[in-house]
Amino acid sequence: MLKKERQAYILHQVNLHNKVLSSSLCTEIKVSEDTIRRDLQELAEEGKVIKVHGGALSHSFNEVYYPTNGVYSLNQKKIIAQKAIGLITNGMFVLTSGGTTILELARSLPPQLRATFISGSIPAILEYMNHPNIEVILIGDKISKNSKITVGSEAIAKIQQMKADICFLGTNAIDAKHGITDNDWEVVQLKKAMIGSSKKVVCLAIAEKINTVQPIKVCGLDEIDLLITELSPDDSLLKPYTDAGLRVL
Amino acid sequence: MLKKERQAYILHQVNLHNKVLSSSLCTEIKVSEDTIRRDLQELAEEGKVIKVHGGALSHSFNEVYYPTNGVYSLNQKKIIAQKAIGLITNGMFVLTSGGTTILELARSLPPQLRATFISGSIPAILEYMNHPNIEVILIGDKISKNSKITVGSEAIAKIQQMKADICFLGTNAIDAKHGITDNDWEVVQLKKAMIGSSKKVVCLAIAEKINTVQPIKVCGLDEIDLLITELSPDDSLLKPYTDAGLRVL
DNA sequence: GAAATTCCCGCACAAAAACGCAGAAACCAG
DNA sequence: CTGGTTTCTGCGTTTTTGTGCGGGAATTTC
Repeated sequence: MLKKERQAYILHQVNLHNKVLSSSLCTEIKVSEDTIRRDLQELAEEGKVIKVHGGALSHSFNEVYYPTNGVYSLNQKKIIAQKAIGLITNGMFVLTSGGTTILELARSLPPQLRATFISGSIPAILEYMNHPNIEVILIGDKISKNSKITVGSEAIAKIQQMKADICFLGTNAIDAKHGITDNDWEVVQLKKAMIGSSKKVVCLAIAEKINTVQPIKVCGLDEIDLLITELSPDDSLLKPYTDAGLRVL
Repeated sequence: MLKKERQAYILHQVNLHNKVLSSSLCTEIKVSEDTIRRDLQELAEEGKVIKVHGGALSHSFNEVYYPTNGVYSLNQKKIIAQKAIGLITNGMFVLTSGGTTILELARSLPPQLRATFISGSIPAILEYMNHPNIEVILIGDKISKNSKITVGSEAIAKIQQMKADICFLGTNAIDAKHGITDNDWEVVQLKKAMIGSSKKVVCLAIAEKINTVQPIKVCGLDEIDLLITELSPDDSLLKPYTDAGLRVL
């Protein structure tokens, strides 16, 4: 096998699988590992692959995992925030959980909106406070330093006393079979209370969290009214959810 | 699995769920915990994640800040804060109001102090949250945007349920004849409740505020146990207050 | 405070890479 | 065809890198 031919084959494999191992290549092509290594080195110098210890990776690999903008998935979250804002009208009582998607929602609220926002999330509250026209109700209790949100029975009791028009939940994992799941027990308790105290429950989830599962269950899909992602509502990824009777934006 | 590949996976998980546990990662990827820890360390050095005990956090969520600039009379307040800290011992329940002097107190708390701090002031809460060993209880209710503190009957009721060991009040105006006075009706209600719920009441006031009066009365000097200023306790300015039976630090 | 985790450090070992070298093949004039 | 040159490949040795393990320190948690 010619050198050029071999390199073309390697490149093909890299582009196909996003990664190659020098060890497996040398058995496939039946050449020594040194040769493979030299080939990979040349391809790396030409910028066609990324050489790493043990093999090589394709460039698309990096693009998938390392987004170009600094904050991960920010654009997706902005899209979600805009869709969510469309659901809020003047005079509403809005209950929100914590999380970065909610934070993005808080930052994107139009200045002329007049509504009352209720939350126990400190970062979210800070954003709401900067808004000129919204009333902010803070849910008090012990603060979980980890999630920067108030947790505990007092907070839950307080939420249960309320009846909000709409509730926005930042979602860590959603799955057609297991519903909404999360990984922090206290936060889950809080989210459950929020669901129970709202006329309408809206889940905000970026596409990557769809069809993922976490250890603790928050609720089934039947308790949710609306799912918002950055995808188009007729995206095939969302089909299981529309089939389950969920409205999707 | 290649090292780069593994790190990309970890990064993906961090950005997806805002946090990862090294313990769960090492079972997922089936490598030793040391390897995970080394990966997290590298990613942390590159600024891609924030390494914490037990795992790592996403960078996007940790950007809660409060500007340190523009705080009035900072040095005096540092002196006051140091004096006040001398009154706090391990295990105490401490009730605090808002204001920049309280904020300085919050920032100056020694790291090994273990106590429970209760407040409705958002800036103060943010500082308490950064402290490693203190429990933070947040008083919830409607937020007053200009004083950045929760106000209202719920907050007052919650304070009245408590019995704190000590209460620190940021003081806007103190006068031998009129006692403590302030200019925000709702904040005054809150301070009154705090005074009623504490075994010991401490006023923190910079010298400029001594012998000044504001429209609304909080309490008389007889309800206060201690006055802390940046001045020496035997300063002539403070004589009227020692004469009135107040301990001065 | 005590028990349980987690972290940190050094070490050992294996896998992979780098390096130098030599033989084989290809290429190229004369 | 032939001797010289270049290119390519494989082999052994030395370095480097990556990983796991053990023990003691540090941190968390109850």
